[in-house]
Amino acid sequence: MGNLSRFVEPVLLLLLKQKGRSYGYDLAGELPQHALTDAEIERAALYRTLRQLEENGNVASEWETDQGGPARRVYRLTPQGEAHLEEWATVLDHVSKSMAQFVVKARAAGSARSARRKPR
Amino acid sequence: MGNLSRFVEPVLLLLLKQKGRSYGYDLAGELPQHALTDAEIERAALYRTLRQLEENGNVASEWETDQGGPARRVYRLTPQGEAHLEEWATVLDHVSKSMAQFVVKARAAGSARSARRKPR
DNA sequence: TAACCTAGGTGCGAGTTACACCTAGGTGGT
DNA sequence: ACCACCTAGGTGTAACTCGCACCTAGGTTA
Repeated sequence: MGNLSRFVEPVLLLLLKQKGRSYGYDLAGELPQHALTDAEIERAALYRTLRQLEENGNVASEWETDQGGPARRVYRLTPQGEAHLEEWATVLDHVSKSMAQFVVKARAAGSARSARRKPR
Repeated sequence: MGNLSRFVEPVLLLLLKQKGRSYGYDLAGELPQHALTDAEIERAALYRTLRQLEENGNVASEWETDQGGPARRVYRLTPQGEAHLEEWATVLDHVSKSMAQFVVKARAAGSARSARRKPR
């Protein structure tokens, strides 16, 4: 099937909303549970998406060094980010319904060529 | 929001199933009614996707020159193409449900910050 | 000391997309 | 005759994105 969009951005926004604050490596572990498709999300894509979200003002970050181990860049949603998540929800609600409709149509009876055989 | 996948391929497969046979320019006119997102689908993407579907054996084409005007490359679904559409339906059914769940979660009450504080 | 886990990245070739542009048959207006 | 416009099917290419490989660095366990 190939190129299904992974919707990394909205999933990250949602995770940050739910968790309040988190960092890349931690988010990577929780992505599979919340992903919209079962395609794996690359760590590279994850980190770059977080960066881009910060550039656009949807999240803010700070370094956390007092938990031991390598430093963590801890992110949180900004108010703008919450609004952006809400926009995503609107869009995905619409797409979700379109897809459900698509599935119904795709499974509807016969093609135009072999129009309604197969009663019962 | 930017890069929402357009799902050109499954929509073309569905249109061809419904119409029996059709050609690029005609399909282009009907895409907006069946598209999964409201993002416009490029003509270039349309023609290239049809080509790729043919390369993979999901559609077959022949030239039609007896209708006046420029020649049309008329496509129809192959049996393999119908199976492929069914695969898409399965995948999109799943994605649709995941998205609906996402929307519910995204709109659920408050963020973790304002609800209860996390320990650790 | 080595192996392994956590943590956050970068480099880059391959693949994809968006926009502009091209060819060509046919019709209607002046 | 000439032009504008519609139908029809493309191609060229610069910019962008993605996937894979790879790198740095702190800390723990055997």
